[in-house]
Amino acid sequence: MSSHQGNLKIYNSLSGQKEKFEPIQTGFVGMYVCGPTLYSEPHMGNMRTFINFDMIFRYLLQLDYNVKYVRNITDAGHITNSAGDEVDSIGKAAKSEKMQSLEIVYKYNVKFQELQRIYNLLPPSIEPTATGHIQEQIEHIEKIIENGFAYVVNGSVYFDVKKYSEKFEYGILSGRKVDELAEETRTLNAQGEKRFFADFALWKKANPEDMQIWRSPWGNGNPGWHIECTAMSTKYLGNHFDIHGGGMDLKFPHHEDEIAQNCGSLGCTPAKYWMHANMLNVNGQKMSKSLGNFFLPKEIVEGTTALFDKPYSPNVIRFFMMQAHYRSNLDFTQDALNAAEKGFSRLSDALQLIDKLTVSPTSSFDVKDLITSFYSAMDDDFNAPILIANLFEAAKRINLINDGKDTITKEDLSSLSAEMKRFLQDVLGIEIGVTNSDSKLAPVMDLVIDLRQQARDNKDWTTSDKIRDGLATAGIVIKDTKDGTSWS
RNA sequence: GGUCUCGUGGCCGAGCGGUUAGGCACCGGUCUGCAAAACCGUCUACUCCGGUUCGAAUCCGGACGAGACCUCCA
Repeated sequence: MSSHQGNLKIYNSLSGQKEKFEPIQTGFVGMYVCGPTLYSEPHMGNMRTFINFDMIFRYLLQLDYNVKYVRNITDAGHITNSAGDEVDSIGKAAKSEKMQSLEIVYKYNVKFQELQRIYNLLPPSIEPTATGHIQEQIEHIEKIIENGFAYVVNGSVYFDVKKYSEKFEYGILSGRKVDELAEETRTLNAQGEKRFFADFALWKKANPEDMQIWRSPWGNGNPGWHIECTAMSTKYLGNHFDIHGGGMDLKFPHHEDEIAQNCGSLGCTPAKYWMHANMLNVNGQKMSKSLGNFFLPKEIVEGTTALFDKPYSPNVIRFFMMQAHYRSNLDFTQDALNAAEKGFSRLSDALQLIDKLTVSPTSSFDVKDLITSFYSAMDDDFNAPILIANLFEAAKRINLINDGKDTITKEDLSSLSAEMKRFLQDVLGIEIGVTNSDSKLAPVMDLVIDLRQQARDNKDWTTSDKIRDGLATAGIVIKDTKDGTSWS
């Protein structure tokens, strides 16, 4: 379906506008997304970002682009905030769990990979690690120093924001102005070794108690927080690539500093389009441990979080997330989740009905138009909520055809079926499928349903109701339809 | 304090100058031995106050409210 290429519009955080998507190299898309820091198990908010970019990746693939999707893994513990303070989250976790840094990273990486399977994320083309690219990071830092945008102090290297601002514009992504930054900051940052408070660390001299230490031209130390992304994105995608994504909270300072590093080292901004996925709220507030509304992606699937009184399948969670635009906030509440669960089953019921429909010589509605609406929804900055609304429109048509109130031709039916499945499964990443696949239970249920049907034929309502109620107590729901009885 | 988002019907959530978004719930109907389920239909909202316009949820100004970032964060 490469004919659909060329209509895509993407909201570019850099310009604050929707722009026509024109890849740097025709037919090829390079995309870099900031991945997790593996000092703990990724939480639901992390997952939303990754699920959103998975959807974006999937749609680009459906558009027949040759996509190289790079998502890093931050496994170097020693990072610093923009004030230059050390914030060694992996090291901290290692100490508290009495493990080595690499053990911590490995432990949580296994969990992260498992979550990707559970939530049906397509594996990225490459998942590079920060520790695997120390040499590249050092080389970038050397170049930045060479270009005069960084300075060395006592074994540490800092990015010189003031010097940089003379030639480039610091703050183009986040809309911040260098000379205003000082007053903006709530509390005055300690400057320490830095010449200017907005300077940030590219390399930090090691502490003796650090768990991970690397050699560098400036002595033993650790890379700063932002340089890993510059090293890995440019190594695999080139100096200037198509899309750079991440969570909204990374816009400043992380992405801003990445731009500065890229310009400072290579003379150009890293990405043509910057995309930012929005945060996840739980019961109206940002999810956080201190607010008590924190839960893990696995807990909601297993029903082990106290926040919700029942488990939800990963498909329902994905569907729920896809009903909100990736740039909007999304609030997780019990009611909203229940609503999504019902809506999802309505849609998947229709999908399962579609191949059983009878065809007619003519179609009573414009099927092509309906299919086009799927593409135009996604072309408009990946508007999955609109896509889902259009899929529901299609579901209604399927039901009407089933009721004999609408008609469809054989050709129209097969393309509608293929496109609906393409968008729901391949683009949104939601699996529709048989639920009652318990092989041992199935023949027993067939028997029970058969016995009940006999009772019903004999108008023995006492027996048939006893069976129905008994099954309900066991958690099995009987559904009487005109085509017979089913259960789930 | 600074920068920036956002306030949509009972709930979630699109739209962003003129059309019913959609889902869930409610209500009505079809189906059913009765139910449940399923399906169809109905329900027409945009925080407030000004302004621009033939026309505003949609643009501009203000008020109030919520959130994000400025410190680790997806």
